[in-house]
Amino acid sequence: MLKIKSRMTRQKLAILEELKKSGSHPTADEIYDKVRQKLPKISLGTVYRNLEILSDSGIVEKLDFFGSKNRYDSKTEPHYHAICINCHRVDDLIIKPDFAIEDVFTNLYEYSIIGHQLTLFVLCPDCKKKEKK
Amino acid sequence: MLKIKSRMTRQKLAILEELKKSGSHPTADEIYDKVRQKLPKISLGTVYRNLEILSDSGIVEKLDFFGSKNRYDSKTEPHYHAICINCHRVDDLIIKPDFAIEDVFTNLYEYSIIGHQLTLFVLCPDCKKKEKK
DNA sequence: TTGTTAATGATAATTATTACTGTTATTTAA
DNA sequence: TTAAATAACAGTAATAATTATCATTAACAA
Repeated sequence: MLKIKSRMTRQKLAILEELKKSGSHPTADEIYDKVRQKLPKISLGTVYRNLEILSDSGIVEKLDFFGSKNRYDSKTEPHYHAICINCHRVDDLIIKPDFAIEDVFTNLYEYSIIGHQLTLFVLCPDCKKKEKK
Repeated sequence: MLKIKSRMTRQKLAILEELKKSGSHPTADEIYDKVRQKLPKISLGTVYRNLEILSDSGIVEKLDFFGSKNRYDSKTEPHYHAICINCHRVDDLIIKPDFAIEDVFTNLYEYSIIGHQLTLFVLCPDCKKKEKK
């Protein structure tokens, strides 16, 4: 079972399962829609609250940096993303992150470096097709 | 003068001047506060509208991807950013962007690649100091 | 100058998220 | 296993950032 200090509720479990199952990077309201099929009385606030708890405890990753809606990722190993500038779909990129880049900046700046993120802006295959009209 | 098809108003000019002068990456409301010293009757909606127009025409860059508030950048040459995870201050990074990375993905994926972005998550020197207490 | 109309200021509406509150359900420990 | 303690819940209100609306004003081409 999960080892987080918070209580394990049916809601939290359903949210996590849904996120794992999705394989992609859904928004809170997308997760809400899915989880509601199993728990029709769940509220959107509960979804937000639990996603926050799960991301605080490192079980999921909150993608704060993709446009206006936050997205959530059940894949916790570090990886890069591609975002479609048209439909805002987010995909994982399958190359290994290069942490050497952080060392370069360590020597150049007086920052404490926490991490880095590489994002590719793309037109996804679907939107590429639609564009051709 | 600027060659954009929209009319050049006092408001638009003041917003652009303020953004250029700032040298950093202010939010719409920060720009609003500054511009109001020159044009006290300007409305926040006008600031948002003009920043949108200016970024659509490529004169400024809208940084959509740094937390909940958008930021604006008068430096249009491509460059990377560092964001402080504590105070959300955004700095420019002085290394040259590596566009070869886009070619790597061109060969791996069926995306149309529009661009890429590298972001460093840091504690800025100021927040580093404050943390030590 | 003047007529056309894009842009403005003021304000309302919208969107995403967070906070509040009385009720419910998970957990600890008897 | 049950009961007391309280974390988490559902429902809803509040907030924050941004966008839309609309009657009035000001750019600017003729």
